[in-house]
Order: sequence, then structure tokens, then C-alpha cells
Amino acid sequence: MGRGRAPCCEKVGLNKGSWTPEEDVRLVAYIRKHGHANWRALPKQAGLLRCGKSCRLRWINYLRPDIKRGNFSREEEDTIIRLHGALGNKWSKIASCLPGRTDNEIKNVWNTHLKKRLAKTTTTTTDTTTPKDKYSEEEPPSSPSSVVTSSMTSCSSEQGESELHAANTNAVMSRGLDDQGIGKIEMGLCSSPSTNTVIILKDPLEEMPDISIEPEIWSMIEDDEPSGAPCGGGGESESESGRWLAYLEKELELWGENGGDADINQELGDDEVEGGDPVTSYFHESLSSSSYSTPLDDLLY
DNA sequence: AAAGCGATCAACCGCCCAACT
DNA sequence: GAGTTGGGCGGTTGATCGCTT
Repeated sequence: MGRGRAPCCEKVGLNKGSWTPEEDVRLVAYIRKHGHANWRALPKQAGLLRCGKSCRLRWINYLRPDIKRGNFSREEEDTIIRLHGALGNKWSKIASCLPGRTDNEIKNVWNTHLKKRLAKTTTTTTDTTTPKDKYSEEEPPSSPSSVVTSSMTSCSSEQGESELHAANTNAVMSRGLDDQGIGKIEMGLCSSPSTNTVIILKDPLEEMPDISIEPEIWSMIEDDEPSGAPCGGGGESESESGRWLAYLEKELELWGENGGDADINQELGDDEVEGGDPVTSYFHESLSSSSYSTPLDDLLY
């Protein structure tokens, strides 16, 4: 075949549309255990009726632990505007300068929000009103043409491509992404040095509704977690949602040293902790180097 | 209270490109 | 060097939410 490409997967019999909590669990559990070296093979191995691309997108845009959710700060918005001016619609490059933000998210914000604001300011140059929107409500008004004091490392204006590369590298390093693209950014509190703002990184699945997880999924997880797996035998003292929360905290390593570290180490086993798969190693490393060990509940309330 | 409408965002589609054979 | 494969990216769509009338 020449330029033409075969479809990324057989589309027949695959789920489309919104992801169910169960699918999320499967994906997170699988990636946690095996990483995502091969997206095409991943859905089959994880028992997901999804296209590999769909899995990748779901992970990158929603399930990845270092996703920063919530409103964009004025600073972030200004940075996007400035970078868009320099780079155009290179969303992934822009995203690489905004730790915790995804290209898809930035693209959405631009198309639905910033583009309009920009159009407004270009037509009425004296207009200093801030659009009434949820992204900027809490930010102090600033002139669109004002100099941006970016919190990002090295993302200065008038970047050449090579400079941008360096900026990207710095941004990535500051996020601590490993080669699996999995962030080592600490879940919990993340401070921005230049602004002294404190961002609460909320868990992407925090609002997961009560769901009943099929035993099959837990057995998949239990493969390397012989004891203390979150299924716990099914419906004992904890509620379904409580167990989900507990599992998620373990999954994303939100438990502190007092809260669950020992349990996790025990579950993972020494082999995996020391030299196991990159994902497990990452989680362990992240945990051991983390100065924040806040349970999910503490983050949320 | 209900309907209409616009805004938002998650997800899909298809193309491009780099790596591999 | 040509062909193939898989990941990544940007554009677009459709469902949902929230505000207004």
C-alpha cells in the first residue's frame, strides 16, 4: 500500500462514545500494570472493546494522573494566546508548555473561548472588559496586551523552534514525564513558583459514580496483587463507592506513608518495586519521592 | 415549569510522520 | 529505497449542561 492506511483497528464490534467507569477501571488497571507500549494491542489485552486510539485518547486526555482539571487561570489563558500567536494550531506544543493541560483541552478552550476574546479585543482595542466566563472569573482583570508572566519554564516569547524544544523539554522535565508519558507530577498540591498560586490536582475519576465492578476486572488487577485487592470479597463493610475511592487512591498513589504505602509495597512485592515494569516503578518512585501524601479525601474537602 | 438555544467538552475521524522491516 | 505499521496531531462532531425566555 502506498499512502493509504489501513484502519487502525477493526471497527466492527467495538464500543464507541462515552467511556463507562468500568472501562476506565480496566484501562487504568492495565496501564498501571503493563504500561502502554503498544496501544493497538492494549484494548485486546485489557479486555476492552475499544479502538487503541480511543484508549490512548482516554488515557491522555482524562485518566492520566497528572491531568490538571478545572478552570484555566488568566495566566494560562494568556500563555495560550501568546503561544498560539507564535505557533499557530500546534496544540500539542502549546500543551507541552502548560503542565497538566492536554492539547484537546487547550484546543477546546481556544475554539470556544479565547478565539472570541481575541476577536473582541482586536475589534475594540479599548475594550478592557473581561468576558463573563467560567475560566476567568476569579482572575484579576488584565489587559490582553499586557506582558505575560508565565509560570512555565523557559516559555518566553519570540521562541524559535529550537528554543521551543528546550522549553518543551523543560516543561516535560518539570512534569517529570517518564518515557511512557506518565506524569510524575505529584498528585495533590502543586505550587506555581512565579505566582504562588496553589493548584489542587483533583483526581480525574473523583466523581465516579457508584458502579459495580465485575470480579473479572479485579482478578485482572489481582494478578500481581495477591492480597489486599480492592474487591475484598465483595460488599462487606465498605460501600461500593468507598471501595472505589480506596482503590483509586491506591491506583494513583494518593495514600500517604501512614495511609497505605506499606500496603501498596506489600501488594506490589519487592521485585516489582525494585525493577519491575516501568509503570509500577514509576508509581513507586513517585510515591517515595513525594512530599505530599494526602489522601484523596483531604484533597477534596 | 418547560422549551429553546448557546456553550462546553469528550470523543471520533482521518491524515501525517517517524520507526521499523 | 520502498512498503508497512503504529503513534500523534488537528479538525470536527455530537451529547450534555446551563442559562434565558
